[in-house]
Amino acid sequence: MSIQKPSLPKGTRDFGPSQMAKRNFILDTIKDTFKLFGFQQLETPSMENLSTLTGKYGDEGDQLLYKILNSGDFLKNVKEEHLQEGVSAVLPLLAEKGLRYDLTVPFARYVVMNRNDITFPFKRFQIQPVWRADRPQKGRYREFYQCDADVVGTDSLICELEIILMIKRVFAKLGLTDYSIKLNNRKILTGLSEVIGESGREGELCVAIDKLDKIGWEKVQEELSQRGFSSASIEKLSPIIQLNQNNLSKLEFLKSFLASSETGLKGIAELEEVFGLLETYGENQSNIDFDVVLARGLSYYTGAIFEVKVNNVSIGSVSGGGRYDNLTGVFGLEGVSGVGFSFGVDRLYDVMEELGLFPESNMDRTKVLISYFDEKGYAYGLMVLSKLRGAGISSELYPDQTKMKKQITYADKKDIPFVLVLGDNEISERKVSLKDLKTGIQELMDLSTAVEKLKQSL
RNA sequence: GUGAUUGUAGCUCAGCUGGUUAGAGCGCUGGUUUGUGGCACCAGAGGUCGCCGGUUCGAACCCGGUCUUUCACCCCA
Repeated sequence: MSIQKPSLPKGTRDFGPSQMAKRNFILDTIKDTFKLFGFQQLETPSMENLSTLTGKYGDEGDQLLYKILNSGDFLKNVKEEHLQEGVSAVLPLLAEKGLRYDLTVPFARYVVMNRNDITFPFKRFQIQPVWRADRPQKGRYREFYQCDADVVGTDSLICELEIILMIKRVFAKLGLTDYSIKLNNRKILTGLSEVIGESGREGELCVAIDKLDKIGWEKVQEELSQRGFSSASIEKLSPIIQLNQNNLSKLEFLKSFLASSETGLKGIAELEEVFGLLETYGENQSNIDFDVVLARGLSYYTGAIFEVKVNNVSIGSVSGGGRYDNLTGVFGLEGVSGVGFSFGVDRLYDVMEELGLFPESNMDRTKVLISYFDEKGYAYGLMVLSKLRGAGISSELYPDQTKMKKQITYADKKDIPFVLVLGDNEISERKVSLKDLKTGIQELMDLSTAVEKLKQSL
């Protein structure tokens, strides 16, 4: 076999020790927060039956699904006539499994399969990778982690409140301050399409209007008229586009704008209630931005819609979610309403890296390295090692008998702040020499004293 | 899926209109220092120039394909 340069599949990454330390910092923060709010963890398999996945994400989504080739003779069911019918006829014969595309659909599947054992309302969180076969670019990977928290089986707007609170907590813990939680309600968008005389077309309206930030009002108008919206309808939208006030005045304005739409008013009422709950809870409206033109594409949202953007960075949204009335309907369980959202860890990582928010020193490093010169030191060192670990101090013994220089260099490279030197003097006096690599100071002391010093120094 | 873009040492990058043996800095290994890292000095290792093919007397350089990187569109975390 010839030697080959190893490489990674497009859009995937390794995470080395220093990256993992940072990722865990984010992951742990999110996990703690979910738990604090009473969510319980769920994990589902990386692969699902393809039939579970297909048809849930639209035509484009289906194309982005990774399909898993059947084991064994995967061609055995394929006949000539299938080949002539094209890919869509052949695919189900070749692959019956696929990699999960998000965490929401597997969750819905789980809820349906376990409906008799689940106590509703069910609050679950799930932190696992998902896979999408699209072209990688900035902040977009083919394998990435999602951190979902969903509540199913209740219409209560407390859930919306809790989502906002969790986002605020996570961001505060991560040290992110300049961000906005964009908030809207699908019912408001429905109302909007009714009021401008294009009722039932809020889907298309959303797709176009969602780009306002990116391409501007002019271009959005163009797109709308290309999609067949009348110029009169488009004209009616313009006061909405120019809305630029605080959340409450925006709500007031829309109350009159949407006066003729029952659905629209319902959306407003829901949002008002969420703001009310926020105040009752004792939290302010900082970082929360009612954004009338926020329109996340996913077709299943029916109520609140969220999206979180960090300002002044080149990464897109780092979190998003919303309420869906009938998540489990496609799997035969009707009437289960839910609301959920997701953090994109990989994007949060990129954002924090761009803003330089990670602490400088390695976050989970060994505290002390034990170095020695000979067999005697090796044995003495093992005893010391056991004492250190017993005291909860993260420590290691240099595995090979080698020069002091090499051992200390190792500690230095690994960012280990302390070295215990064990030579003949130390052994005969039953003591240790503790060297602080930062200051270079080395002192002879009892092991118990060293343990205390190491415990104190964070 | 569409349109661009990138690829030379472990890393960041030089490399002239195509011309002998492809360079630098950092890093790495060893030494100056057989009980001590960072600093300094000395020495050394390390490259199928992404891959395949073509043009040419001759290709890192030109052409085609392919993979990869990055970016935009679509869509999305």
